[in-house]
Amino acid sequence: MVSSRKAEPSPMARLYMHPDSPFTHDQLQKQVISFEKAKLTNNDVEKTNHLILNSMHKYQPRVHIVRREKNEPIDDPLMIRLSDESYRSFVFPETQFMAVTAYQNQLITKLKIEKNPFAKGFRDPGGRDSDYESDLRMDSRPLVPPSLYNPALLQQALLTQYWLGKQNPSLLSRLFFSSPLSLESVHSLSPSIPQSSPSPSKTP
DNA sequence: TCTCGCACCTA
DNA sequence: CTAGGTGCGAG
Repeated sequence: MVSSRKAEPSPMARLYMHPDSPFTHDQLQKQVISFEKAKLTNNDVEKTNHLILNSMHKYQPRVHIVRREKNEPIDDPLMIRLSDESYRSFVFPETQFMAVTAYQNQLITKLKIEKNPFAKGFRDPGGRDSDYESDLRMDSRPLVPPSLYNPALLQQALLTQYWLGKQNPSLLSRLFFSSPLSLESVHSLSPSIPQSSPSPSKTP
């Protein structure tokens, strides 16, 4: 995505090694591989296993499965060169996201407060009329597609936005929706994320 | 636009 | 109890 402002160099693409790796063949086939512990930041200061992003930039996460023989030591994620490895890449277009430091649409804020357990403290105690669903009905402008209510999409939304805020000042990746056009991309998300088979990407 | 301290919450 | 994930609001 080309910014109309100044040309900022993107930081080199970082690799995040899954904390539970390596996985056996059986694990890869049977168990859910969750990336909920991945930390995203806009802070250049190097922290181990943190993904450094630029705010207001769009990203497409990629999953690389790298072959490892038994007892072969695991590389430092920062030192690994995919070009030297035997690996396969997978891309899920529905995991695209925009990194921001502040929500660009109030809808996202309400969605997070409503669905994220850690934000319970911000939920309206009794107010049945002020949750994001009713706001949507009142809004004559871009209505949120019904697919947004799909649990898989909600989960995806929560996974996609991640904010690590404590010891690292200001890190964060959140969903970015500012226009009907962006909402349209939400609409196109596949409701069958958990079951969808990975689509192999072209190797770089 | 971004950073920080805070109350509030989960695990 | 601790560690740390939330949005908020002031700056």
